[in-house]
Amino acid sequence: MVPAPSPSDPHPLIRKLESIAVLTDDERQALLDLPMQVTAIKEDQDIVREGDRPSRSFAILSGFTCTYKITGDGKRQIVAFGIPGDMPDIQSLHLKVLDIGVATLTPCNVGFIQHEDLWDLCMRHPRLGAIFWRETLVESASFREWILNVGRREAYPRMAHVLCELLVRLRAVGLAEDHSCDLPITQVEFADALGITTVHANRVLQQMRADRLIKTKGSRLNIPDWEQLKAAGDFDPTYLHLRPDEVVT
Amino acid sequence: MVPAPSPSDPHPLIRKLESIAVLTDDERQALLDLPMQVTAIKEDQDIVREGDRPSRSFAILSGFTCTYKITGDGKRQIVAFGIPGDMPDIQSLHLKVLDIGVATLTPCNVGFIQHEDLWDLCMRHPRLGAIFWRETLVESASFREWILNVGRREAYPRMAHVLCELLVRLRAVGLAEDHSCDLPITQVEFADALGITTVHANRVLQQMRADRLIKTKGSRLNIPDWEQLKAAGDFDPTYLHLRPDEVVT
DNA sequence: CGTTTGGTTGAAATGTGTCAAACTTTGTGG
DNA sequence: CCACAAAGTTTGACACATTTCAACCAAACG
Repeated sequence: MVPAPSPSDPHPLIRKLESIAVLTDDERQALLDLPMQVTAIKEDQDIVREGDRPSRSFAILSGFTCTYKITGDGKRQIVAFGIPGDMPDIQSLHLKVLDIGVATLTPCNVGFIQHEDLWDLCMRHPRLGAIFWRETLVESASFREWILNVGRREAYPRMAHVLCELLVRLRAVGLAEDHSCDLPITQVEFADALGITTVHANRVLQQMRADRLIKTKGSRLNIPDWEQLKAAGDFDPTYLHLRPDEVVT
Repeated sequence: MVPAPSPSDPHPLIRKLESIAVLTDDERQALLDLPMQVTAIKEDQDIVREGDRPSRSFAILSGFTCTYKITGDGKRQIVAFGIPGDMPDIQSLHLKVLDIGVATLTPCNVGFIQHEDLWDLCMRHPRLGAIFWRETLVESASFREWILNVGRREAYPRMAHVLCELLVRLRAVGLAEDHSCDLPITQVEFADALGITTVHANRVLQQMRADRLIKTKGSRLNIPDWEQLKAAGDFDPTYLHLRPDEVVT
C-alpha cells in the first residue's frame, strides 16, 4: 500500500526531489526501497575528503553540511551548503576521485547508498536517473551563480545573496517559514563561503542588522523585509530551477 | 567501414569525449551519425542568452567561447571558457530556462543538435548518456575550482591558475603543444573571468611576463617554465578528471 | 564556573578599483 | 600598400574595500 503523497513527506530525499521534479508513486516507492545505511555524524566532522574514492554516495537526512575545497596554502572555500535532501557527493557515481570535501556543520543523519544500488535504480527507473542527472545540473547552476556572487558582488550584497538562497532552498524542503529559519552557520563559515575574512563577515552582518535587513537570535534568522533583502543581494531564484509552485517570491 | 580511431580524430566532439572516457567504434559512429546543423558564427556574438528556452544544444567545432552571467548592475562574470569539443549549454537538455549566456570570443563553427536527437542517442546508447552526464559533472568540478580560484586566491595566482587550466584542456583536445598555444582571449575577458578589473588584469600579466612565467606574442601564449607556473597558480589538474594518459603534468 | 567557541572592536597595511588619458596593434577600405 | 579607425593594451595618481593583527567580550557547555 503506497502512502498518499503528502506535502510534508517525511523522507527528506523524496521531499527534495519533488521540489525540482514530479515523481510517480512507483518512483517514490523505488526510492523508499533503496538500501540506505543511516548513520549519525557529529558536528564538524568530514563525511568525505578530497581525494577519496567512495563506493557510495549519501543523502543528508537531517542537519547541515558544507562542501569545500582548500588551496595549497590552506585557505578554505565553501562552494555549497548542504541541507536535508541534498546529495553533496552524488557526482562520485561517475567521477572516481573526489575533488571536494564535505563536512558537517551540525550533527547530521546521513543515508549512505551504494553506487551499485544507485546504478540499479537508474537502470530500472530511467526517469529517476534523469532526475538525478537533473539534480546535478541544478547544483551546477548554483555553482555558476556562486562564482558570479564571489567574483562580481561586494561583500554586503554577496552575504545578502547567500542568505536569500538558503532561505529559498530551506522553504523548498519545508524547513523554513515564510521569513525565518534556523541557520546554524557560524561567521567563520559564512566568511569561507563568501571568500572574505571572518572579521569582514562580522562587519557586514552587523551592517545588515543595522539596516534592518535581518534579525538574528542565536542560530535563528529572521528576515523582516524579504523584498529589500532580495534587492540588496541582487537575488533571482531562477537559477535554482525549482518547480514554479515551490518558489515563494 | 569504420575509420580507425586516431589520436588526431578530426571531429572535435569525439576528440573531447575521448579525453574523458573510452568510446567503442559503435558509439563513435553513433556520434558521427548525429544530425548536426553546422553554423558559422562571428566573433563577439551571443550564441544563447540567459532566459532562452532552447530546443537544441550545441557543440563547439572550432573557435573559443565564454559562458557568462551578468549582475543586476551589469557586471559580467565569465564562469567558463569553451574550446572545441565542449558543449557549453548541454544542461538545457534538462533545465528548460538557461541561466547563462554563451558568447563567441572568436569566429566559431558550432554544431547544433536537437534535444530530441540527443535524447534518442542517450536512449539507444545508455553508455553515451552516462558519458554526457559525466561530462556535465566534470564541468561542475571546474566550476567548483573556479569558485576556489576567485574566492581564495589573489589576482596573480588566480591568473596563473586559469592559464594552466586552459593549456591543459587545450592539450587534451590536441590544440596545444607542450608549452604553448593560441589563446585568443583579451585582457577584458581575462578580467571578467577572474573577477578583477581590466587594469588589474593588465598589471598582473605584466608582472607574470617580468617574472618570466609567460611570454606572449599576439594571441600566442608561451610558457617557458610549466612547473613554475603550476606552482604560482597552485594548480593540480585532478579536478579536470581527464583520462590519466591525457594529463601531461 | 571555568573553558571553549563564536562574536566584536580598532588601527594600520594592502590589494584592487577608479578614472582618464595615451599608446600600440590589428584590420579594413580606399 | 598606405591611412585610418577600431580594438586592445598600458600608464599614473588616487580612492576605497577588505585584510591583518591582536585584543577583548559574550554566549554556550560540560
